[in-house]
Amino acid sequence: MITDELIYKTLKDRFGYDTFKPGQLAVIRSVLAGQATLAVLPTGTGKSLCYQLPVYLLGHTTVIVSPLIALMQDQVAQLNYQGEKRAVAINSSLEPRQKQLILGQLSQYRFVFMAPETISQPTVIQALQQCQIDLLVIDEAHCISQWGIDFRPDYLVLATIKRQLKPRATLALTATANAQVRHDILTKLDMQSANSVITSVDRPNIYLGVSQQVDEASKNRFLKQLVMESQGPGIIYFSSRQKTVEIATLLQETTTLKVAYYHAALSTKERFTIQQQFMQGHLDVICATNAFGMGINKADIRYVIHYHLPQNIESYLQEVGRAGRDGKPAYALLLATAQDMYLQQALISFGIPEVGLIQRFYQDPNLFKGSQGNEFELLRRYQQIGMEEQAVSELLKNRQKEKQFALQTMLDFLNLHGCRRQFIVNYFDEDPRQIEHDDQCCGEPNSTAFLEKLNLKKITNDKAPKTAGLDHWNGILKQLF
DNA sequence: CGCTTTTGCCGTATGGCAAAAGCGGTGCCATACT
Repeated sequence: MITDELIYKTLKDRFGYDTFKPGQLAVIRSVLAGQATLAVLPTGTGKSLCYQLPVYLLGHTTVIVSPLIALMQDQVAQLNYQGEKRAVAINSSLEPRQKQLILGQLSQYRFVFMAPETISQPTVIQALQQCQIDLLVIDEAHCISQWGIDFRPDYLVLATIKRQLKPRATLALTATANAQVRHDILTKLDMQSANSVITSVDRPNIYLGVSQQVDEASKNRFLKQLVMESQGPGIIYFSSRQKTVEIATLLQETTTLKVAYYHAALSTKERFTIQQQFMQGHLDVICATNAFGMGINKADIRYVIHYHLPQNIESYLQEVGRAGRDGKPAYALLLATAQDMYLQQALISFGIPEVGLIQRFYQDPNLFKGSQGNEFELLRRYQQIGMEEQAVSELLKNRQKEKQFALQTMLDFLNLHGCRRQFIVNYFDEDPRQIEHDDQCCGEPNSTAFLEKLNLKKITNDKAPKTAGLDHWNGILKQLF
């Protein structure tokens, strides 16, 4: 029996803290009791502690399923920094021989990180079956719902893998999941009887703004004015790679700000460099697609601007939630024109195979052997995991309907008359009456005046600092003499 | 899905018009080739 006393002692000894953040203790108790657990905790509140601490009280191997190689490597580096050497990430950056070696002595590790595509490999499962698995963690579990069907189908076989590994407990972790997504996660992981620990998604220090613009030219003008007058750093999100380049170039050429762009077509090296520069404070603005963000734990991001409509409320909140992690004021602004919905509309079916293609593929997969693109990779993988044509068609058809519905909800948010914060908490099944609406919480700004109200206006060089500095020195001189 | 850009046609000077093509996001893995 593990007592709370022992839990707190471990917290102090291993992590140096005296108290838990909201939700953490409940999750840890549940996991230690061997319960399947779903934890929805806001970003930046120490989700990783929820599995790291139990590992030290359980003593065998914990497997963490993570969506990105960069995330795994961050976590391993963080554990190493904490003095934990028994942590390893298994992914394609390893030499085949190294991988074999690690798999052969897997039980020596306490933390094993890998992507769903890795954990579903037969050799990996065999190696894991030789270990006692205390805990199976699904990090960023909303990926099951967001990516599982039309992007990374290996997220759908995690339930099967869980059955093969027989972990003492399973823990699904995410920052944003409404009732439907939570249901989806629990069903697809076959853990319907799980304990759910859910904290509020509300982030009171982030102003939520929507600004309607007549066309792209006026959007660009307002955007430029915003980034010039705002305290930074900030992120601008786009739904097009080309636009990230275009606007980053515009800002580089017409302002003195340090600007970079980021999207999935850049090389791993370029992506790494830009991310590092941003994290270390060498950039004012980053123009990015949704490729940028997961694992970005930068506390002082002052704004997140959406140049295009996000694909759904979850993505919007995930992206917005990267601002103001330090608890200081920050703002989110969605710039919108009437045409923006067509881009999202198009993306709903982009890269998803049509019924005709699914049919032809299942009749003779060899016809598409060299074909590249998400459609084909998706179909090949579905066939490998033994899904029938009919089931795949159904799944993809329903997925597109869901996406369509989610876009409609995003449009409802865009055209809302009323408190945007109340809309958001209501969407996540919380009581909207907990929000007291005022002009600091949300609005429809069409000038940069709101920045002053929020205390987010940039302090310009020719004003405050120098005078303030002199006054400061004069004060010290007076005290001295 | 709908807006923007390119192509094709006419037929031989300099565009004009309609049809067609292009755009438009997210990442693991493995294996075969250079």
